[in-house]
Order: sequence, then structure tokens, then C-alpha cells
Amino acid sequence: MVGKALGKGNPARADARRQQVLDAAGQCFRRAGFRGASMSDISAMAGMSTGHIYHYFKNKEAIVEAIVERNKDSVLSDIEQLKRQPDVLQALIEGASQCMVRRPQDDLDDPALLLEIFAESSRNPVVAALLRQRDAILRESFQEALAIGQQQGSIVREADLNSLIDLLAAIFDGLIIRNALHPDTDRDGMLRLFRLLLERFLRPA
Amino acid sequence: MVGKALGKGNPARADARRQQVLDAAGQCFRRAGFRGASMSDISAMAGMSTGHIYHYFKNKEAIVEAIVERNKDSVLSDIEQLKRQPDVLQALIEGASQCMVRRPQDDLDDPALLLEIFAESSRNPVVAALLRQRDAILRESFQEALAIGQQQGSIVREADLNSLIDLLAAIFDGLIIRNALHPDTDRDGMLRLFRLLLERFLRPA
Amino acid sequence: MVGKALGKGNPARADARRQQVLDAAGQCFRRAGFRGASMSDISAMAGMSTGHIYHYFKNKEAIVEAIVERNKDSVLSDIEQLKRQPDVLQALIEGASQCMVRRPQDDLDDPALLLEIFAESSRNPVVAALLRQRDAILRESFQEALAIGQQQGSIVREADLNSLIDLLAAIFDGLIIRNALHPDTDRDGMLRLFRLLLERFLRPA
Amino acid sequence: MVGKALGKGNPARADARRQQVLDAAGQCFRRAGFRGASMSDISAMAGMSTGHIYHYFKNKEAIVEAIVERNKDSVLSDIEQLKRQPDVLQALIEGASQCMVRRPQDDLDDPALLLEIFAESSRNPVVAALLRQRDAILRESFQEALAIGQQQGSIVREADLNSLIDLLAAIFDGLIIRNALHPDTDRDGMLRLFRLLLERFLRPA
DNA sequence: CATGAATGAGGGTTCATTCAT
DNA sequence: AATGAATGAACCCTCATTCAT
Repeated sequence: MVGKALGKGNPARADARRQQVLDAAGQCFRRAGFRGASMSDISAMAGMSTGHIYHYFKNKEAIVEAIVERNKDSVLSDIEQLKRQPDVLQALIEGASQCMVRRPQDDLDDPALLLEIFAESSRNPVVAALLRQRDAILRESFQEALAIGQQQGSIVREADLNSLIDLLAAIFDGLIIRNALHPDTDRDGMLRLFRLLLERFLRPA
Repeated sequence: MVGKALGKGNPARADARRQQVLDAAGQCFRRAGFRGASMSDISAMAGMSTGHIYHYFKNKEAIVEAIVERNKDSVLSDIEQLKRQPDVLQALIEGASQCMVRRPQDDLDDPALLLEIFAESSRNPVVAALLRQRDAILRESFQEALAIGQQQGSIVREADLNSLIDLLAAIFDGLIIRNALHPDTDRDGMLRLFRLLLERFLRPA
Repeated sequence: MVGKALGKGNPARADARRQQVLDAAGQCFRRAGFRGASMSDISAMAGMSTGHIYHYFKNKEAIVEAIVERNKDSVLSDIEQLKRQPDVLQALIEGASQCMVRRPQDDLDDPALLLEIFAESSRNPVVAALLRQRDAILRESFQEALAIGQQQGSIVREADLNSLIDLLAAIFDGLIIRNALHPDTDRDGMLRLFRLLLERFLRPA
Repeated sequence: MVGKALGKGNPARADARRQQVLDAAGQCFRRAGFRGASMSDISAMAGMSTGHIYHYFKNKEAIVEAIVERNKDSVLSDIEQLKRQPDVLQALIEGASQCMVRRPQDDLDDPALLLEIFAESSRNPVVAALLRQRDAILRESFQEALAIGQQQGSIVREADLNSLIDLLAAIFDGLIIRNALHPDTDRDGMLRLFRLLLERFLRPA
């Protein structure tokens, strides 16, 4: 077996096919978990043969990793958008609201999938590394966004940014996961309170 | 053999044996996940033969469910303790701190296991139901604790308790999970900030 | 997965089962080659389920190795017998004759299987190592046998024993393989000649 | 597409392409065995696409057979050379020496490949037939060479030529295989002995 | 002539579960 | 109560082969 490049011929088509696999895998993983979803499930959902998936991904694990990567890109672009808003705090709050409204159908940063990723990372070193890398990137971008907010005067200056990011990230993760697991929560009430909390905590007096 | 005794002979001994299996399963699940840990792994760690586990549990899923059940009880007792504290808000904050300090070694209420449970709940209806039940009990207990806090004057009166509980639960889950996944976080800084947040948000002016 | 001892309960029964697998594997390998025989083939021939074979052998490769080992033991005992004969050269010649008369049914040192082993050894390092080990042991034993022959006066003294062993081993291998591949050879004529050759070459004048 | 042309357009170019495939296949087979080398390996080494190989060969087995055929031709031409030597016995001995010196790099007549062929022949009837055919041709040619040797007076007259050929062929095969499997043998010592053996056995007194 | 995408059967292996002892 | 031998389905992955381009 000689290391062959995966999907070389027509790059555009190959990439479309890769996305097709990732979409299918995302759905399967969400339903059954990484271990629970079989390559056969994925291939059926992707509408191609099992063997053919291996033209695009070396491994089942390579698919998992690509999904984590894709999620990272999606979240990163969300954060990047924050920076361009006139009131970062306000945008942050809106972002959080969207996190909780978003439904599993949106493939890219699906809460249930994120949960799966989190769980997998505690035992798969490669996924763990990817997640750490994801976190570093997101943290940097987030930090910039908060700094912009401080310059705007929409976020308190005295805060220790590093810890603030940890805390906010934890809260966001918590909201996302809760949203995934308890779809029947009174989102509006909760969001109203959350808005209040952020305003009272981050907005300068 | 009598039809499906499932450990009837000496009730005390049988229960000890069951706990033995659950302890072993907890460790295995934490390390490898529900799907990743094999019955053989569990039996080896429990120090009994694979076949014998089936005297105490109908199948692997029953073990998973018993683990979830046990975790539920553990969290519930944590909350019940809240009510007995003179300053509920203060105790809440302490509780959060403990959540973040607790190490994977404590079997009952392990973050990594919780993550596993969360992920499993989105595909295993029994686990999902148990989680919902856990949540209902937890919510009731939590509500009482918060009400006591309001009577104590340690928590603002005007808050919508239901949504507050949702929000707090989400935040706690987020902290627990972050703790599990990022063991190298600056916990102290984050806790200081979190304390500040809760105080500013919940303590009456 | 914890490293479990393979087949522990009743050692005698377990060993019988192992032999059963080896016998079946020998037949399958002879018919289809190491790569060509599937675990499913072997299990069918051994009269047990595919999965159960893994209770006795870690791998398909472990089966191959056990077969090589078994062949080594068989050949070794053949050589050991030589030493106990009054006329070693005569016994050697008789042994060669038997090599060429023996039919594939005798499992232990089946020529076709030996051929398979040889071929496998040129690409499987573990088998190659085993074969080297086999050769060292056989060479030592063979050397002793020839030395005894020299003391008996049945084998010329001046020969360089090391090279003589190489040459004889090559010739024996050639005969065995030829026997396996050309079952229609005139064995008697060939053996008569071979006897003559050995006598004229090894017997002191 | 015209039905099953199998390389008809430019015969010379087509044949060159076929040889290209056979060269590549030879290398792959030697490294990994017939079953172990994949069509993908062969195509990569031949520098053409997997699918295109099927323009020149009906399937993988056809490649195997062509390789065996090519090897047969190579051995045959070796023997034909014998006849043109003034002292056939001497040339025979030289030939044997070359057998043992030849390194795996020479594609056509590689010991490791021969071993592979031998092993394959016991299960692939086509290969077996080719091997038998090779043997018949070889035997005829060999017989002529030996007869010439007898006329020259370099080989004893009384020998039963048929059996002698069988024996010599077996010995040669044995030497070749031993050379392939034990590259660290003391070749010189062994050859000296072999020379002695042939001289003493075949040279008229 | 030439490609490589695509298939699907089959490979070795694992594992939840059952059952005779 | 307790064992571990035994099963068979399912897993991930490979590969000879075909076919549209």
C-alpha cells in the first residue's frame, strides 16, 4: 500500500464529496455518537458505498477530526463577527440568544454534536489536541473582541480578561448543552435573565 | 437455576456485589466511554467473571442506567445540603467552587462521567428519562434552597425562580464540563470572577 | 481491553482446542496459503465459531507462528532420532526417503506447509525470526548427529561440518519441496540415486 | 470503446506497457507476495492508473501467470546456455554457483519470486500447469545438456538420466531457496563442498 | 489510451450475550 | 453463586474490478 493522495482528480468535486461525507457523518454522530455510528451508517446516509468513503478520509477518526475542525471554523467566524459590531456586549448577548435558539438541523455547530466532541475528547488524544487548539484560537479571537468592547466602553475595563473568557466560555458551553438536552426549557425567560446577568456584570456602571 | 433471580439469595451480599460492578463500570466508562468499555473490561475490573455480571444486571445498558441513577442521587444530596446552610448564596458559591476542584477520582459525581451521560442521553431514551427525572428533582430541591435564601435575605426576591434555576443549572453544568475538559485552567481566577458575578447578580443591593 | 490469558480454565481441554485450531489452520493454509485462508475458513474447518478462535490465539499471525513452532518441534525430534541409530548415515538416508514418501496428510511437517512458511518468512519478520531460530536449533542438533556419525566411522571425518549441514539442509529442502510440487516423480529411481550420492559422498572410503 | 482489445493499437508500445506492468508486479510480488501486493501497489509502481492495467491484463491472476511464464523463459535460457559449454559438468557447477550468488535485484529469476511461485502452484491450477510445463521443457533441455556431457566424457555414462535430472533439479531448487532465505550463509564453503559432491558423483572415475 | 471515482464483497477482529458446568 | 467457553453479528477497513469521462 503506497500513501495515495485522497481525492485528487477534480478538487472541486472531491471537496464537495468530502463535505457530503461530513454532513452525513455529522447527522449519524449526533444520533448515535462517534462509536455508535458505523461507517456503514455514514455511507448509507452520504449516499455512497462504504469503501468509497476511504477515498476521502483515511479513517473513521479522520472524519471525527474533520468535524471538530469544521466546528472550530464555524465558531471562530461567529466570534470574528463580534468584533465588527458597534456594541460588542450587545452582540455577545445576541449571539448567546442565537446559540439557544439554533436547532440541531444546522449542521455546523450543532450542540449535540459539540457534546459528542467533548465526550470523545476525554478519551481520544487526537480529538483532545484538536479541541485544545480550537480553544486557543477561539480564546485569542474572543480576547480581541472583548478588548474592542472595552475600547468601545461597552465592557468593564477592570476585568481580568483571561479568567473572564474562561468563565464566559463555560457559561456559553453550559447554555448550549442545556439547550441540546432540554429542548422544552422556557428559553425566553432564561434569556431575559441571562441578558440581565451579562449587562449587570459586564456593562460599566 | 431459578428463572431470572438477579441476585436474590443473600440480599446484603448481592447488593454489595452490584455496587462492586457499578464501581468498576464507573471507572471503565470514565476511561473509555459507555460504548468503549467492554463487558470484559468491566468484569476484569470488578474482579468477577463476565458471565456473572449478568446475574446482577440484565445487560450492559442496565449498568449504564444504574450508573446514571447513582449519579443523580449524588447530585441530589449535594443540593439538599444547600438548604441547611445559613447563607444559601454563599453555600451556592462554595458548591460551585467544589465542582471545579473535584477530581475525577471521586466516583459518584465525576465530570467526565457526567459528560458521558449527557452525550448518551441524546440517544438512549432511558438515560434521557433518568436525566429528566434527575433534573426535576434537582429543580425542586434547588427551588426550595433558593426560596430559603430569599427568606434569609441572601438572594434577591424579584427573580423569576424557574428561569433562574435553569440559568444557574446551565452555568453549573458549563463549569463542571469545562473543569473536566480543561484541567489546566486558572481555577482561582475564574472562581473569583464567578463569585463576583453571583454576588452582583443575586445578592440584594 | 485488558490483556487476558488465553484459554485458562481447563488446561488440558484448552490445549486440545488449540491443537484443533492448529490442525484446521494447517489444512487451510496448505490449501490456500496464509493470506488466502480466512479466519472464517479456519473456524469452519476447526468446527468452532470464528470469534472463539480468538480465545486461543491472539491473532491470525499467532496461529502462523504456532504452526512454524510445531513444525520445528517435529523436525527436531526427527533429527534427535538420528543420533540414536547405529549407522547415522544409513539413518539419514532412510530419513530422506521418508521425507519423500510422506504424504500431505501428516500434518506436522507437511512439505506444502513448509513451502508456505518459507514464502511467508521472506516478508513476515516474525516468521523469519522464528525460522532463523528453528534453523539454529536444527543445525545444532544436526551437527551433533553428524559428529556421532563421524565417531561411528559412518561419515567422513575431513568434512567441514558447518558447510556440510548447509548443503545437506538445502538438498533436503529441495527434495521435500520437489516432492510436494511433483507428486508424479519416479521416487524410487530418484531415491536410489540419492542414496548412491550420499554414500559416495559421505561414507569413508 | 471496442470490445476487449487488450492493447491492440500500437503493438510495440502495448508490449512495452505490458512489460512495464510485469516489472512493477515482479517487484511488488517479491516484496509482499502474490496475495499481499494489491493492484493499487502494482499500478503505483508501474506509473499508471489502476484501471488502465486492465487494458493489458484481464485480472490480477493473469499478471501472476505472466510473471510465472517470464520466469520460466528465463530459467530455460539459462539451461540452453549449458549445452554450448565445452565441459558441461563444469558449467553445471558454475551455474549452481551463480544461483547462489544472484541477488534479489535481478528481476527475472529471483529466488524469492520463485518461492512465491512454488507456493502459489499448489493452489492455482494455471500456475501449477505452467510450472509443470516449465519443468518439462527444462527437463528436456537438461537431458540434452547431460547427454552432451556424457559424450564429452565429463559425466558418468551409467546414470539413469531421468532420475538424475530429478535429483539435480531438486538440489538446485534447494540451493536457490536456501539462498533466498538465508542470505548470511557461508556461500563459499558450501559451494566448495557442492562442487566436490558433483565432481565425485558425476565425473567418471 | 488513460484516468480515478465508485462499488461491494470479504478480510480480520471485537464483543455483548448465553449456557453448560 | 460463579465460571469462562462459545456464539454470531457487527465493526472498520481493503481491494479486485468496473465504468463514465
